[in-house]
Amino acid sequence: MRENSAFSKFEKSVFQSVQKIPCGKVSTYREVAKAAGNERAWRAVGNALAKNPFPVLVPCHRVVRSDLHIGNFSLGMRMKKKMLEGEGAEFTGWRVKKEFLIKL
DNA sequence: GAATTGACCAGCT
DNA sequence: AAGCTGGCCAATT
Repeated sequence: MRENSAFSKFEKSVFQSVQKIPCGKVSTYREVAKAAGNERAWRAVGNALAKNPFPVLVPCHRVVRSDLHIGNFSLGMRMKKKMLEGEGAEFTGWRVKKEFLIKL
């Protein structure tokens, strides 16, 4: 990588879509993928968030799996869960309550 | 340009 | 209920 902040169209769409998620709510990788333009690209979405060049601008902790499972997180799932709880979301074990799920 | 990777998903056992 | 398999997409090597 030589250029600074040079991301593909899809990646940018992913980041922007994640930014749209309001506080206290969560969304699924699939919804983000759909908002990004490819509903079948949830895989690439996870990859993009894994890179997450802008953790401050992109609240990746608000994205969970389709099964409502919390999924993974760079800093650990415990951290992710705590952050979401701090925003007002509630959990059932490692699962997010579906009432906190939103559509983009 | 082929092969590998990854914060996934749906289905089957 | 929990674990494994195959399949999907984009980025990276």
